[in-house]
Amino acid sequence: MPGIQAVAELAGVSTATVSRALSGKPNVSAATRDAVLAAAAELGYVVSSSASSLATGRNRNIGVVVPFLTRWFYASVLEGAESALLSHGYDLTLYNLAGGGDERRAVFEEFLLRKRVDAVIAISLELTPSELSGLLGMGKPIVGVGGPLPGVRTLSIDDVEVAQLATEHLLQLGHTSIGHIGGTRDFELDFHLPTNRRIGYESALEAWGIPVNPALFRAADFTIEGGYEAAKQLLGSPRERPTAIFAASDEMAIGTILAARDMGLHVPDDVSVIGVDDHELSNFFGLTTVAQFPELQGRMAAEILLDQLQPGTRTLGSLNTALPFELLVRSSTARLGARR
Amino acid sequence: MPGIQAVAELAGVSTATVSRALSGKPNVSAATRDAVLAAAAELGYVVSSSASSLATGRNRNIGVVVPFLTRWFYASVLEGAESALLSHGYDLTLYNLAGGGDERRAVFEEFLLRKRVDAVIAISLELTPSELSGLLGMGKPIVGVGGPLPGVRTLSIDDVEVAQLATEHLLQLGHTSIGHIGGTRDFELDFHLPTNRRIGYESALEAWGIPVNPALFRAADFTIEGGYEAAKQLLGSPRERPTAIFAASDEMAIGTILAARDMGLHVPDDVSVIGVDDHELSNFFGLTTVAQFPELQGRMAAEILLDQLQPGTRTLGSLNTALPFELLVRSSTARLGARR
DNA sequence: GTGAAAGCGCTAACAG
DNA sequence: CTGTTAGCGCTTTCAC
Repeated sequence: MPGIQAVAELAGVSTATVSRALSGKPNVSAATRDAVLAAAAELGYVVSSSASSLATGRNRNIGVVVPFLTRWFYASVLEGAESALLSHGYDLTLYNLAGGGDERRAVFEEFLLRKRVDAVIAISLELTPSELSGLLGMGKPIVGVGGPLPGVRTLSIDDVEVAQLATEHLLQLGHTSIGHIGGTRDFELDFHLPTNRRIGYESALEAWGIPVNPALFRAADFTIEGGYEAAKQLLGSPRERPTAIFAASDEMAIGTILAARDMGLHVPDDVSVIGVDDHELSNFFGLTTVAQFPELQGRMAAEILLDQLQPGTRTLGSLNTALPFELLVRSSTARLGARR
Repeated sequence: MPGIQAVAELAGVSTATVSRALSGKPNVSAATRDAVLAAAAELGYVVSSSASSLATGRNRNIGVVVPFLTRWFYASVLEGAESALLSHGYDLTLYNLAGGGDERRAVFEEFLLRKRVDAVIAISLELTPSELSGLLGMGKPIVGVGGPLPGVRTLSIDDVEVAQLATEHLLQLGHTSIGHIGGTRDFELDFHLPTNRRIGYESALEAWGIPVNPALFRAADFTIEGGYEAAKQLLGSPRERPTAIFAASDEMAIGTILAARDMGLHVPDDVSVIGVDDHELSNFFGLTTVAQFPELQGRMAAEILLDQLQPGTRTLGSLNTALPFELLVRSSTARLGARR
């Protein structure tokens, strides 16, 4: 474990020069720089990040807080953030809240405050006022992905718009009896996402002059299984079976497709299905969806933070950045009544 | 951002005493300890991890390297590790190798050597000799999950045994024409896992006096989609359609179930299917499987490391620890020819 | 049981 | 362009 001193001696310069050469500072002659680089390589020298952090006050490390790890969406955002950070020489320390209340408290009251991270990315988190003020109190940059955190820079898609788009796709195909599978009111991990998607769905219907029928809504938990159960209820109704279903997530939409099949219904001939996300399985199931790009979202969050950590930059931009989304038509939706 | 000094002044003691009191050292009187704790709480004091690391040489931070994030198995191991580390006051810094060669090199040649982590957990990684020697050269504890890293403490299930168990379950049900969907030879992320499972499958057949038929094997990539494609080939064969299929992962097994359905075959009446993992979707699909417990595996890896970081402990134990697994019979397997 | 003081390994003025 | 010199904030002997 050679230190900066060893490198300095080998290269025949002072430690200050080594430090400058290694961190790419401008005022070092090419010759000395090469000598230092060579010496460092020869000794296999690597800076001690704690010493460096202590001296500079910067950690080159960003904390990322996620509500789940085993859900495709969060894993993807994380993946995007990790790779962006890595390529800028930053580490990512991970905090997962899936464990429940106790872990959550620990993360917010101890871990994040330890001065180990330079900034934090909060993915799809609804924070309590005290959690939020704790974070803000650190005076460190924060960005949220997936929903407006009061007073925090956030990246999110316009859920109302997304839902409108999905619903309009169905309307345009001639459907008028459109079911919706959304989140439960208390599924609060993701902000008002469920509510917003429901609002979008309803407003699209209304815009087309179609009354909203509460019997056509079912709540589920955003999983395949949950979607399956909800879809069975919707599709099993003897009176008001919808000819199309808009599920608030692809996983629920896939559950819907599976439910339809199990009931002997053909997708899309008997029922059209559309989701949101573009989950990794969606292509396989031929699911029409409104794609969002979680990996990109993670990457963007990281880059915004990195930018904000550059001394010069103070351009906060708008507090809320809209994320891209896109209708992806596959084979789970079709014109009403069009038998193949 | 109060420092230890501020706390010391408020409590009317020296910084040394504050340090002792806060880190639970024995030689502090109850009275002073309380005073210090109160002062720290009042100021909202939190240690600077970099200063603390620099002084002690310990980081309370463990690096975890994974090949993927978006696969249920890896995410689950990670989740287990994270929660175990968190509960011991450790941070986890995440390195994902999904990005490809360049990221990989960076992780092994720069990031992990930065003296930022006290130990590393390598999940299902096949390391090159130079990567391995780099890691070992740090002199830090390492544990691998999922396959024997030469010279490294490893946790893994006995893949041969697992495959034998699965195959025997099918044999016992009267099947003699048993297909196998395994990994490709060059799918080397997971060691010899595919090979070992194939060996177990073949040896079980042989033990029952059934010749191994190479036409009954198909390679796939461990995804639902890959399993689907492979299963279609197997089940579409006009001459040798197997009556049962053992897939080397649950995701491939689920693909198999879906393929069977699409071909109008009933599971398990027409074909029995068994997988390995107990994936989160397996219960939903009624998949019989040999369960392994990734979360537990992550937790165990973390605890072994934590243990090894305790000054006293030098009990390395055996180099390779066997992980538990368990046959979980659901509704995708049935006696041959037993129509319901 | 508690304090004084010497670093941990690096970086950032400040001189030169 | 390069060296000298203070610290960064904490932990840990070593005295008392």
